[in-house]
Amino acid sequence: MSAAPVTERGRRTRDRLLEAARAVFEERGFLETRVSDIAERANVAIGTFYTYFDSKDAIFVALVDAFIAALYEQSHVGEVAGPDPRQRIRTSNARFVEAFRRHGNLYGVIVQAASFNDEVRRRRLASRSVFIERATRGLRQLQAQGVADPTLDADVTAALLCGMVENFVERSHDLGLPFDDEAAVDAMTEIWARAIGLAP
Amino acid sequence: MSAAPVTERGRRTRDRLLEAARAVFEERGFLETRVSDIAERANVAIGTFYTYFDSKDAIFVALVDAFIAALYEQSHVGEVAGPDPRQRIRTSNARFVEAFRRHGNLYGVIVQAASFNDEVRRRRLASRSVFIERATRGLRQLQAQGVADPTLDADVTAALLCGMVENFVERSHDLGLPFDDEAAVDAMTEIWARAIGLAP
Amino acid sequence: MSAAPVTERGRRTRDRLLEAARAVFEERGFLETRVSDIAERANVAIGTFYTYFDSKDAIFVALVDAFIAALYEQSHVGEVAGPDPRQRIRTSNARFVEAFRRHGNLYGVIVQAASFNDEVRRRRLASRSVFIERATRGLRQLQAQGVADPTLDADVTAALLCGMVENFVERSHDLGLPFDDEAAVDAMTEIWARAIGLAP
Amino acid sequence: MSAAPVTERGRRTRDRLLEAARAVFEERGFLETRVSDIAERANVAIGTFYTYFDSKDAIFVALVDAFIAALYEQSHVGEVAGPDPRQRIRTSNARFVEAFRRHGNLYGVIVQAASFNDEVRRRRLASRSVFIERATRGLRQLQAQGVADPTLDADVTAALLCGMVENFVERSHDLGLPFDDEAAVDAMTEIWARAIGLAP
DNA sequence: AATGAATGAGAATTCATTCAT
DNA sequence: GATGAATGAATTCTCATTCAT
Repeated sequence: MSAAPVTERGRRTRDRLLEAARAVFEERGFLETRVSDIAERANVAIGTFYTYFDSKDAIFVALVDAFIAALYEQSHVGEVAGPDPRQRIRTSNARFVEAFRRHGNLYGVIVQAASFNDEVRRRRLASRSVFIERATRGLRQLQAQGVADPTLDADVTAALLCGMVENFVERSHDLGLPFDDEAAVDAMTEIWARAIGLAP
Repeated sequence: MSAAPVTERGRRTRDRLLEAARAVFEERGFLETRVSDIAERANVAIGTFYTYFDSKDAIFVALVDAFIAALYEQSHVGEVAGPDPRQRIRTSNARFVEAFRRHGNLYGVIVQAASFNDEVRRRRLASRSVFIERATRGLRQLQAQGVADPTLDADVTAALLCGMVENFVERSHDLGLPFDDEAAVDAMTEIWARAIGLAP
Repeated sequence: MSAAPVTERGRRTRDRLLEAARAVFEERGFLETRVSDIAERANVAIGTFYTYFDSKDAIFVALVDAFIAALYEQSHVGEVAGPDPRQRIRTSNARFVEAFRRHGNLYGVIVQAASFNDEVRRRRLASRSVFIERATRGLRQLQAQGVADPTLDADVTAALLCGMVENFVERSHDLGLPFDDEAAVDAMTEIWARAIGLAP
Repeated sequence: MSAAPVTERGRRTRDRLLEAARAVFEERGFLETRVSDIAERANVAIGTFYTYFDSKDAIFVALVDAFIAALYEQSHVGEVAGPDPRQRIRTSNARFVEAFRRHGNLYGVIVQAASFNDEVRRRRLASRSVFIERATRGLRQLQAQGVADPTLDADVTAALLCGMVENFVERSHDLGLPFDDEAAVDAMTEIWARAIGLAP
């Protein structure tokens, strides 16, 4: 039903809808958001919404995909962090936390939607897997270099440590308190380093 | 409106409703559960539901309170685990994981409901605090005994390690895969022990 | 179904229910009053209510009857007011207004109930007729005595003048303002006297 | 939620709803009227009702406003009635009675609704005030012209006389008997004229 | 007489989606 | 492309009354 816009005007309308949807979802959550709210915020008629998106679920999934892509991008360390393992771990954690601080409101809505929408849940878990796989590869490299304890099960350890970080950003967003991210990143980096047996 | 039952018959009916609610919530989730489903499962008229509970939210909160109390009870280590710190940590983690395996379905519904119901969210976070405080006290003791690294910030460290465990049970429930809990508990205990500087 | 109480204890319970009903109806109006409110106020179980009254409507009608009887009684002039016609008219109006000041809250509820309950409406209108008939008889006497204008249609004139008084008490109760009853009674008595051609 | 219609089609639908609501309210009274009755009578879906009105109360208030405006319009005497005071009073009363004969069914429902809906009650009393003020102004003019008794309190007298008229139309509608409006208007005009001391 | 648990019909309202213009 | 009117299924909650104890 919904179609990719062919005209420039259409593209702009679709973008307005996406931006409006993000704003309204963040403000009201998924359930409380009405399609009419999104249309109103985008200054279009309700019918126009359905010109570009099949449903409320569909526009949300589009937002989720964009969110995940941005998160992955922004938390990549790559060549940036230098060769020091502990420094690389710290940078990775810091970037992840920072990315959540930027997008945390939408993330909360994703958690909500994932609790009753299979498509959203699948994307959420798939995205999580990607992060864990990256961490697992990193850990394996350190083991291969003889820097990390080679007896550890890299899969399980990486999953648990990533979960620790994930849990921190989720709960700190839930609690809404002004967290000291620096100290938290220091602490989780310390735990991470000790856990994989990195020499101090 | 709702009232505590005065007679034995009333108490039984109220208990039937609670049990029916738990079952239906676990099967269908919070949103998909209708009050009429609960009443039907309990073999009472809809009006009878409202004799004992003000709303769907109210009966859910009653279940949450019972759940939290049971979880706290079942995951207490106390004198059971002996004096060895690592063993105590392992037992605590194992009990927590086991308790979730028993009640995981309701826990998933609590996470869902917490995403749009403030009362549930408050309870969820308060319960979490209690666990973290217990872990913090345990860590402080080990530091005082000279067994754990005294330079660690006990609050932050305990929160992060508890978060790791919490995240594991949440996600493993979400993923619905048959996890090897023994291995996972071993791994998280190992991380925990290393993180607080427990001698191997 | 409901029965006249045979025991002393029963009579007391029935009286408590009537008194409680009056209080609750006055506070909340007919529609907002629940039978359970009445029972609670009377300190009896709901079932006990139905021992003495068939329904919510039935207890209300019982109150209406008592109200009408009291109103009629209290606004009777009889021999009290002396022989002067104007003085008799004034006393009658003053008593009627005073009686409403005492029972106005219930009267408002009767107006409400009369708007959807035929039995109440009938009683309300019948009571009104009784007052008008009394006024008509009074007017006819004055005409026979040559004191009032004999060309007037006594029925219509009495009905209109009674309506003036009735309207005053209804609206002044609705408006809830602190009315100057003395001045109002003076004014309506003046109108009444002039209308029937009483010599000044 | 409800919105003013933007298109001609919308305006027509809204008007159909208003007309249907008036008909159903008059037939069944406020309490017995269901929103679905109104929608059905207007040949629209229930949802369409809520496109234009927030609630059953809201559409009723809209009807009340229209009713009051029409009543005021139709009972205005203005230049129509000529300069003779008695004739002007008679025309005014006659128009008022006639207007009620046309709209009496809705008026009865307004009385009912005013007994439990504050917004309706406020409008009813405000409308009444407007009529009384008009009568007060008229009386003051006659006093200034030396035609009416200058010692009368114009406010109180006008209020009482208007109340007499109001009471007549209310009760004659309640009673549902075929009243002789001519005779009644004659009688109330006579009372009115005598009360304010108009020379015969 | 008194109790209070149980009943269930009934009505208002929401909002995602469709479709004629 | 854009508009906004129209749809109607679906669910909550109330409360007068009954009846077994």
